[in-house]
Amino acid sequence: MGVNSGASAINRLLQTNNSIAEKFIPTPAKTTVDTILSHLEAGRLKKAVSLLFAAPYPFDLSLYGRLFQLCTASRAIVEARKVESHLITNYDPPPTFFLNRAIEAYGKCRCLRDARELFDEMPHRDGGSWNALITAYAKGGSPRKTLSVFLEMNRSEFSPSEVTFASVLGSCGILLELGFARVVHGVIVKLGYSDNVILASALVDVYGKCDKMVDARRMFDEIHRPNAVSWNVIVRRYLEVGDERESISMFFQTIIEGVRPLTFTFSSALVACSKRQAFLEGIQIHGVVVKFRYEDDGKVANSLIGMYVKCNDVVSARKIFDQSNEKDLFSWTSMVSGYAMAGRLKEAQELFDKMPERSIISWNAMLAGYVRSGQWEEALSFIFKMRQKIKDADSVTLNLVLNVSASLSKLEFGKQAHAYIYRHGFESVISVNNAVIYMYGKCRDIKGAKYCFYNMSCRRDTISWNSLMNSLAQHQMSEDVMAMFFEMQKETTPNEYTFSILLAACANVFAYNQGKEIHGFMIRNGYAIDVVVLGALFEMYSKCGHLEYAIKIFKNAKPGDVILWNSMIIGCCRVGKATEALDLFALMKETGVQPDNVTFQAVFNACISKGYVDEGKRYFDAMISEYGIMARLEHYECMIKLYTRYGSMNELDNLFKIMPFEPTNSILIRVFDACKKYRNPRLGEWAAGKLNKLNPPVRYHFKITDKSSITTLKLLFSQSDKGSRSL
DNA sequence: GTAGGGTTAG
Repeated sequence: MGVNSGASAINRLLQTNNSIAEKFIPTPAKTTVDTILSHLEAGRLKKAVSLLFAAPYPFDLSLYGRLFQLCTASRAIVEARKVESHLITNYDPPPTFFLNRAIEAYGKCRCLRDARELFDEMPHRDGGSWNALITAYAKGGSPRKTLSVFLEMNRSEFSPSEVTFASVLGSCGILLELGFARVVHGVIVKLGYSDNVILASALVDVYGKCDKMVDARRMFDEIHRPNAVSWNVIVRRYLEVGDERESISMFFQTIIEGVRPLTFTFSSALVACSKRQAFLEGIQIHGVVVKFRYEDDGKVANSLIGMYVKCNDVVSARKIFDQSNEKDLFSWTSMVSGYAMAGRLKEAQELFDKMPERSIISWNAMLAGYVRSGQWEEALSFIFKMRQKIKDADSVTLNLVLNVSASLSKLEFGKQAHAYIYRHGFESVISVNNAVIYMYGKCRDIKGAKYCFYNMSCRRDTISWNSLMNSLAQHQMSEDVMAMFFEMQKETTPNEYTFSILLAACANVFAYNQGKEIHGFMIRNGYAIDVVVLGALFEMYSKCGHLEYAIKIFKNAKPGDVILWNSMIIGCCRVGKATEALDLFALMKETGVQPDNVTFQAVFNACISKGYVDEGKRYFDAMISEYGIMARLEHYECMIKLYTRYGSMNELDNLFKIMPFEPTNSILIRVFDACKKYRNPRLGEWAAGKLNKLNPPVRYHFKITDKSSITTLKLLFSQSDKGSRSL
């Protein structure tokens, strides 16, 4: 709009000059042409056409061309018809080339009947007329018709040209007509059009859309000098088939080849980075954005925000968000989602409240944040607020709502959601149905879960089976789970999660043989023993009393997941296998998995149960200096437990010198106790003093007696303020 | 002279 008003100002200026010049040579026809032209330049199509329509004489043909062009661009059907009618009444025979432009304009206006009618009534047709009709169908949203007219053309006296093939390939892409495209490809090669970059790019596009990336790439590699559109196509197609790596790589190749990428290409490449969480590549693309001065493009900025958000760099995302002059619903929603997914719910909610407008996606993003962080009560009240403000929910909302109902075990609320789903036809969405099954299962309504499972109006998938089996497993119905597993295989393929459910069911009823069978089944059928499965296998073997075997499997797998290592080490400690726990810790180090604070807590506990005081101290020192993990209060508690239990009073004393926390009640009691047992009056008195400060009415009195080997607390109550006295 | 690709959010 701004550009137009600028242009019209210039036009007004030009017009004034013209009228001065025309004062001397007044020719009415020329004045009309100029007025029409000035209207055209100012984008006033209607005025231009009505002037034309009022004049009962022919104009220069180029004027009709320009008029049709503008009709096409602004999809003005009424004007297009008027221009056509003026053309045919004032030219006999009307020139074919300009009638072809009329056909094109009708196509762009999606008035395909006008296009076809004109085509049929034309006194003379040329190849361009066929092309115009084919283009009209392609642009007018009738790809099927495009192909049939193409076949019709092949039967006529005219041969298809490069222009024809371009539209035809576009329609093949929409219809995913791979066979048709291959035939067209053959004809293109035969006619010697292979070097045409537009046709080659269109072929890359069709093959890509038909999921034939090998063909697409081969086609692309044959292009001598791919242009920005060619690169855009290949980057986009790799992204859409899920090969984000190649998509990103081709983006960088574009730069290397010295081609300036389109804004679209930046967006595609950045989405590819988001999907793979390719942070470093994302930053580099950001650099390219700056280099090519695309920073101010709103869409590119939004893609950058999305990339940073998905790569967990909310700060960088926020910087771009704040700098953007074209903030829209997308920018706001991405940013809210970024905070929400990072668990920064306060900031998310603050931004959400400030949003100038919100879509269902914005609401879902906020709700998803509460769900992801497990803030169920907050999620529930957000849902109530949401219900007041907006009427509609979509499948994502319903999934989240069901998730909240399940986690809070709110069966009635879940049932309301189910009723909504039923009334609004969401039963045809598999993921929603699966969430309903999950909800009933979690709310301990097995009947409801089963009812939904067996009544699924859409096809059941693996997740549907898993949902029901999981709820059965959680209710100790292990036999039913097993039975379902056999049923399931007739209908769909189990996945890794299925097996973890089965293994949990086996663990519950100590079904060792069945568990072993499942393990074997997975190995024979090439299933990945992922983190979840490994955890389930370990649980099953250890619960069934075969910890050695569980450890063996774990040692072979050597997963890269610290949480799983932790649960293994903790598991060993729990059943008294402290040596194995420390053994696993060594292996973990060897495998290159970084231990975390939980790992060390488990390690210290192993040392406590074995009485490894020196090792414990070494681990503690290593944790701080070698692994750079800050010692938490929990770690100090472990060490204090270790030193007090085994009487390392000097070490205990040293530990208190470096401990940055105030000792807690339980720590002090433990110390107090140990000092009695190991006869350390200085530390004992210190502990007693601290305890007395912490517990005003209670009095601890440190006194070593002969019976001090019996570790009992001497609790001394003071009746008054006179001081403590021994009971 | 007519033709190809097509952005971003849960």
